[in-house]
Amino acid sequence: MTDLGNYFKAAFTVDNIIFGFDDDDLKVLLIKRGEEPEIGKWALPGHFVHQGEDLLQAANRVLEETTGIKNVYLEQVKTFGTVDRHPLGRVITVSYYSLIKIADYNVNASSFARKAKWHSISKVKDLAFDHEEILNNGFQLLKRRVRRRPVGFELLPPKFTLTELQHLYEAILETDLDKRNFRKKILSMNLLVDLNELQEGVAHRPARLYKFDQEKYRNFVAGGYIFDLSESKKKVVK
Amino acid sequence: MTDLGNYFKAAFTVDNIIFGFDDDDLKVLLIKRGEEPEIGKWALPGHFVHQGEDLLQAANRVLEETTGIKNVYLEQVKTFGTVDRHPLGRVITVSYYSLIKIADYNVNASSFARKAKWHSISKVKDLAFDHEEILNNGFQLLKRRVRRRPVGFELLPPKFTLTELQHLYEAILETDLDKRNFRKKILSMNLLVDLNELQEGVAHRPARLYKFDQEKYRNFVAGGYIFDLSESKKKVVK
DNA sequence: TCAAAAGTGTTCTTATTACACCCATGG
DNA sequence: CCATGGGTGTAATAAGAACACTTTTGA
Repeated sequence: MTDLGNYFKAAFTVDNIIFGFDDDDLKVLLIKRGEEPEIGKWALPGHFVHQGEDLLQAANRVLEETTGIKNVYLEQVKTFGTVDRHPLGRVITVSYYSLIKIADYNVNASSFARKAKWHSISKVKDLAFDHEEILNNGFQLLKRRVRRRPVGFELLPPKFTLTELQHLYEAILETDLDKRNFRKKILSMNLLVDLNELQEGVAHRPARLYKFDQEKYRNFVAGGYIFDLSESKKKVVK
Repeated sequence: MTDLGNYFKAAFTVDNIIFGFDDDDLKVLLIKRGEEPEIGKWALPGHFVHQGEDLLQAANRVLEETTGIKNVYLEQVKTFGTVDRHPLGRVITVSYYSLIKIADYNVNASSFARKAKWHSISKVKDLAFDHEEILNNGFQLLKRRVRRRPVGFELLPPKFTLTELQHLYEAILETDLDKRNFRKKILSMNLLVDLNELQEGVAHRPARLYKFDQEKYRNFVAGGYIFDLSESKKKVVK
């Protein structure tokens, strides 16, 4: 610890995995790189962390620069620091994932944002650096979180139908769910409020609209309950 | 991204949360700091990451220097990078937790190791820097992991009794478990092998010894099963 | 009147909980 | 012969899985 100067030579970045949900499809926001290295490839939005800036602050800054959005769900995923992961030197990156409502996304937030595009999670390939590994880690964490914490609602508009919610879960968990069982389970937790409003302008019977109630969730947790939308322990292989 | 020199000024450390289990008690290995800053305080064993060294390599190195042990369970927890967390400059630390068998621990592994001591997790307080927060994060992760992955066995000797295993779970989850239900559940997964050996030298009926079978676990996972020793979703408040 | 998605209950199976007594050993 | 922890089963309850038809709307 005596020769500290030797150690203060690494750079660190944050990379954001920004998830959105649209058209029954889980999406991730990627930026087309406009400069070397890896020019032309799609990459996670990220940036170096400034000297007087906390990691979470940096992640929020990158999020806002890319989407125009602040104050949304943002959680650290994992740190990647393989010696040769970046061609310009020792760069360690801390990854975060965030959940946004695609409708809130502002494509004109910055010149950075204008190079951004939503990609279906299932079709992403050939990202810059080790971003594919970083994305996979974030996606796996999202899968775990969505089962045990009510974070899925962050991806939906404030008013949503139960079918939209189910499709969100199906997209994230990459599985099919039974409509009646799903509704029974989510409604039995008593965290949704029936708004007594109906969808409009759909060419079929309109669905009821619900919202998630944060206050109810706080009481739910305080009462010792645990949010759970897990599948069974034995996944039947078909 | 043009003036990279500005960014290559931070230092990286790893800090290890080394868990052990003894006397029905979950322990963590701490080092008494022999130099400023925070001299005399207990801290997690950690060190700067060397230039050509991966993060996981660094964590393994610290583990070996502290305990004399290599090739054990080691997993990244979280990265802490608040601007003022270290008095000597911008130091970002990546925390890892490892699970070791206390019997394998070699107090004479290094001069570093000789300053180390096992502390009961419930009695730890007043650690150096932000190490208390780091420890808490690691402990929470261990609680989650131990329910869903068969990692608890890393803390027990190769041959153990079911009561030892139960006490391990009780120490980590900080709860009491029902003996019959615990046995039924763990044995029903068919991951333990009854060694047909008995404890010796105990002043009561000797218990049967079991070992965990990695090969069985691989088949279990391949068959689509999920390890689970969760509690119920409603924790009864007494 | 058709197409599309909304909405709704019951039965069966499986998992979880609660609970108490006899057994084997060493001192 | 006593103290200590080892070992065992059952019944009641709760949770999960499978499954099909009627309703409402717009085109």
